Amino acid sequence: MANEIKAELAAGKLAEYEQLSKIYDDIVKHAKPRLTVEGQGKILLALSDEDHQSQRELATRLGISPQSTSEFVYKLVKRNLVTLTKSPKDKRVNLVNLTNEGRQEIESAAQEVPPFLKALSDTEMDQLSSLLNKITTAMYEDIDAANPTLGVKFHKLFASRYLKQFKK
Amino acid sequence: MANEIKAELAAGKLAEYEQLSKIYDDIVKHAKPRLTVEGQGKILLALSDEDHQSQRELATRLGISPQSTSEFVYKLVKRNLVTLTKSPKDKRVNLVNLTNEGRQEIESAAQEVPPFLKALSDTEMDQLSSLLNKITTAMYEDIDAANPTLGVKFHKLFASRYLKQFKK
DNA sequence: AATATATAATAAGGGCACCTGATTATATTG
DNA sequence: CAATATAATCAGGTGCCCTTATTATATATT
Repeated sequence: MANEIKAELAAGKLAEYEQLSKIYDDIVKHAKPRLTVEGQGKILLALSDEDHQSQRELATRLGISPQSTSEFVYKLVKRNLVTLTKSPKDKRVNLVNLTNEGRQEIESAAQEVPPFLKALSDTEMDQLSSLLNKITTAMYEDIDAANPTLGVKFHKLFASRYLKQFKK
Repeated sequence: MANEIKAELAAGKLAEYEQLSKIYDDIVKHAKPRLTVEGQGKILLALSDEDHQSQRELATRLGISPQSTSEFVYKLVKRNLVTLTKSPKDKRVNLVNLTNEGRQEIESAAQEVPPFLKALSDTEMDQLSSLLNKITTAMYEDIDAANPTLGVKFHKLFASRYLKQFKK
């Protein structure tokens, strides 16, 4: 079937892109490294969307265990990017707050346009956005079906990032 | 500038896709997990392209340290996916060889079309392949400029994967 | 109020992908 | 043959994650 081959080709290209992008940042140095959407970076991202969340909230929202969340928060505290304050309402909970440095960190690492995207024309840029949008929408649906508490949160988290760019 | 905004949007969507795909496999279970293109998976992939390479060759080709290579190979040996044989020409070198299980592992984990791609029509599939092709080509150029010994090898490595699919 | 149970966070320990700095064989070369 | 280069390994470390206790603090039940 011709369409099966098309799909396999697209899947292969997508896999290739993913793999390449893993090594791209290592090898092709940027002035400012991209904000990593893992671990500590995830926490920062979530806080930039909504500050003063409890670790429990962060964990649930980001789909990582509370233990890992605690670890990342601890590391961020050491880097002076967040502070912890005990909630007065519930002495069990630690609220995680962005410091000015933390906010700056997010700002300075704001999504830059990677150099390799310059290879596309305006029209192609539009096409790519639209295709990726269909793909991510489908992914959110699958993720949501598998774990209803997660998908929407992520969407919101990412959406807030583009919005910030448009405001400027 | 309008085109700058288009580029930022595309960059954001790409980042979103990357992040989502990281958690997709965890949450949306597949019968067969995708062959991971990291660590042990990288080694297998390189061997499927060309068997009986020395660890040194693998390390250079994959852009990872010889020490890490040794570690991954060791783990693959424990999983019976590769064997080590001393080169008769140079007793220092260990040749890494795929076992039948190893070959099967690669085969069975061959790139399946992820469910979320089904959201695209044939035409869109073509568009996506073509766009990604432009992007990866640009990435290879950047990578090659930064580290001339690496890019082409990677390209060959990935290219061999699609080709296999077309043969069927 | 007193006990039982639920919940937030931490501690402890483990796995995987990498890395750097020795160290040990084995080659090659002057 | 001594000096140097090279393949691989050992030891130890970082970052991202996880699971299984354990410790406080809350809330519910009797």
